[in-house]
Amino acid sequence: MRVSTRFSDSIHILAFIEIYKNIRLSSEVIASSVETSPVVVRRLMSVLREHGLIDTKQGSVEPKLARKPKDITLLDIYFATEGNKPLFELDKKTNPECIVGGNIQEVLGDYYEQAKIAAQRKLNDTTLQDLIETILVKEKAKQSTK
Amino acid sequence: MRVSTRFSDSIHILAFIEIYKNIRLSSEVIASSVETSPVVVRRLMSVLREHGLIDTKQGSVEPKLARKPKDITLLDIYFATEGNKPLFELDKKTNPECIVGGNIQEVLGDYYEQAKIAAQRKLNDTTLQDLIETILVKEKAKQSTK
DNA sequence: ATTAACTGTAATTAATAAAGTTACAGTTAA
DNA sequence: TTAACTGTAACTTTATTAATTACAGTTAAT
Repeated sequence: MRVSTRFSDSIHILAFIEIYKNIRLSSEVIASSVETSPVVVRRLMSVLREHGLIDTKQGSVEPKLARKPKDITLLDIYFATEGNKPLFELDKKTNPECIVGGNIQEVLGDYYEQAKIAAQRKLNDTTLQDLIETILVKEKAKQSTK
Repeated sequence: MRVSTRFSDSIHILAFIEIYKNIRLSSEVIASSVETSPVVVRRLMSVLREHGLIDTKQGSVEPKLARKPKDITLLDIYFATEGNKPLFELDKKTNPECIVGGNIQEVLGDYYEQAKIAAQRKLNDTTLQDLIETILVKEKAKQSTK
């Protein structure tokens, strides 16, 4: 399996919709920034819409953020694209008759959950607004060295 | 891709070596607990040995932990099996000519790094000893309800 | 000294979930 | 009316993992 870039691409799409809100934002235009196909963009946008992060209108080019960028955290986006998927994978197939094999999934799962929550708390500290502002700062830095 | 269970299986192997240190610990015996093949166990043990977590001897059944269980954290094991692999995947192929595509990898990468470190700090709080003790408690709880 | 059992590792194959692509229905705008 | 769009399903390709096969080297038992 290829590593999933769904989460990162979804953040990209949301940032793009905000930064470029004054241009015509067809899925094809967005796809060229993400360097993927319009269908993939539409698929991701469908997920983002279902989770209340954007509004779209069928047949018409007018995607909009459904919330202000400062009200969308990276964690919101993560839940939209990854749901409750584990951050660290347990081996679901271990020998239940063995002390280790029979107990490790549950024990390790608890520790993994704690680590996952720690990471999620950090994602919850960062808003799409923070990200956009940093992108714009980096871009300006690039322009000033040219 | 099948999800990787390397990290979890490596923890399993280490716990098994400690809990069952008084039996003959061939890779076949360990493999039956993990429910995988001996070759896979040997491959993981090779990695654990390279990272100073176990000692092994070619041709002879005598794997040993190289450190006390209280001196091995889940983070040590994580570094052995996953190295510096990202916890959240960036899309490495975005349009460099676009403000978003050209800057998002670096900006997002920084935020991802912070979330990863938060998770790693939690892994560093837990030792193999903690895990083993919890496994033994859970096992005892099971026995007492029979 | 021989053989069986083991560790160690490389190469090949199989499995899986992701993205990419094709197809087309439904909607909107020109 | 038609072109361009969104939306979604189905199929194909791809990258990454474990499983399997193969075999070299080492050790222990006979």
